[in-house]
Amino acid sequence: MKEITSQQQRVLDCIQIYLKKTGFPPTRADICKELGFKSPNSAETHLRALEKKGFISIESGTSRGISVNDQNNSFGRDEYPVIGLVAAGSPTLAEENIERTINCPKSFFESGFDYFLKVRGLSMKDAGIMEDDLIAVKKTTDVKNGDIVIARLDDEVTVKFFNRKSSNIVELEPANEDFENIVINLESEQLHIEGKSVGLLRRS
Amino acid sequence: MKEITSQQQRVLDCIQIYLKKTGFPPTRADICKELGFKSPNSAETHLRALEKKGFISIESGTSRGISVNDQNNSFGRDEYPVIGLVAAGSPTLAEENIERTINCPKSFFESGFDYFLKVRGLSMKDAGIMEDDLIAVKKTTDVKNGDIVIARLDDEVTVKFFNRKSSNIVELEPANEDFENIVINLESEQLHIEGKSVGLLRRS
DNA sequence: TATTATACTGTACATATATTCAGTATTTTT
DNA sequence: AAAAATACTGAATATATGTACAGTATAATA
Repeated sequence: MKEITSQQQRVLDCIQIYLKKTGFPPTRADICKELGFKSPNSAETHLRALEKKGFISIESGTSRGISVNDQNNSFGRDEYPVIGLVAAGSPTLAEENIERTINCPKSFFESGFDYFLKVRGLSMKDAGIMEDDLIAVKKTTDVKNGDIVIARLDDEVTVKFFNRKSSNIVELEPANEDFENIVINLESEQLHIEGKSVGLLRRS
Repeated sequence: MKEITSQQQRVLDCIQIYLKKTGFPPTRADICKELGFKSPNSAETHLRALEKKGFISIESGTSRGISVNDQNNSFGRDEYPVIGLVAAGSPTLAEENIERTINCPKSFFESGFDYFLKVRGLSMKDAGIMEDDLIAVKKTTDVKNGDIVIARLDDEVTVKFFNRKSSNIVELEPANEDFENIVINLESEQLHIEGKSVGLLRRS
């Protein structure tokens, strides 16, 4: 994705605002009116540039045939990615890790959230977290004792209760007596907090 | 809001599917093509009827100037009531039982659903259902063995696994070894199935 | 230095599109 | 029984709209 210019950004914003307000995309003339251009060709060339850079798609010969490409749509942005909890590697938002997306109101989970994490295994079953449940994850390192965190040790990612024992000792506690606590000495081991759980979604 | 006819529903569906697919509303001709009409006026009259009944808005003189009114947008959201699971009494949708409402996409839980039931107690904890969880309930009496059902015996409402042992015997099974199965002989006792669980929502 | 991209104005035109009018027929409401 | 709503076909048309062409000018890139 190439870089967008400030004028092209204005046009992209204009399209999204128009869409939100009316429910359908603007014409070239509409864009001119909104942004003060005096020729429809001004809008046209910006649209072609935005299309070339991948921000929008244009259906040729079609009135109002503009659609904003999802990954650049900051307004109707309530598609949240579902990321599989893989044994190894950080749960990144890279496209290859996204199983699918879920349309969900932004304010659905109290503190806001960034993605859904699909749970593997039963290490948190006594906390009511079952296999294939979707945990709403907020990306943050600001966690308190008792929070359910998404933690990474080297390349292994797990979901556990967070418990800081002292300034250097952190325990990651499962909610299943078949599993054991993970004790981490921060002086000798690296612990990455990817985020914390702010909710859960199960669809049966 | 007046009642919608089946043909008008088809047109409304067509608009929403077209919108989802392309990002912009269809023309009269597009609707004709999709639904097999041979005159653009067929689409026009349906659109006018849908507008008159409040399902859509039409911007006059504007190409593709159709917008689906939010409250009728099945791809949009709706307010769903949250009902407290009280020990006694049927979980009715009467106003006094509604704790609050949650704004949630209609299609959020696969089979569709009618309300959220707030869970009391831990009788289903091994099924990952904890106190204060919200179960998405679909009102139906069509339940299968293994379904999590909202059942009523006299005035007592519980959430349990459904298990029909024979034509007259139904067992309601908790998911917690501290609780015992409830065996019901349909000849001597009345069992009301209020609905079944189609999902779960937890907000922490 | 030549080329390409950006950023416009202004005119023109083919066609995409909404919309009206004229019919026909069935069903529902008053 | 009359009126209104539903559910279409088919043709006609004014206009809304995309898009090409002719310019001008500046900044970025090769």
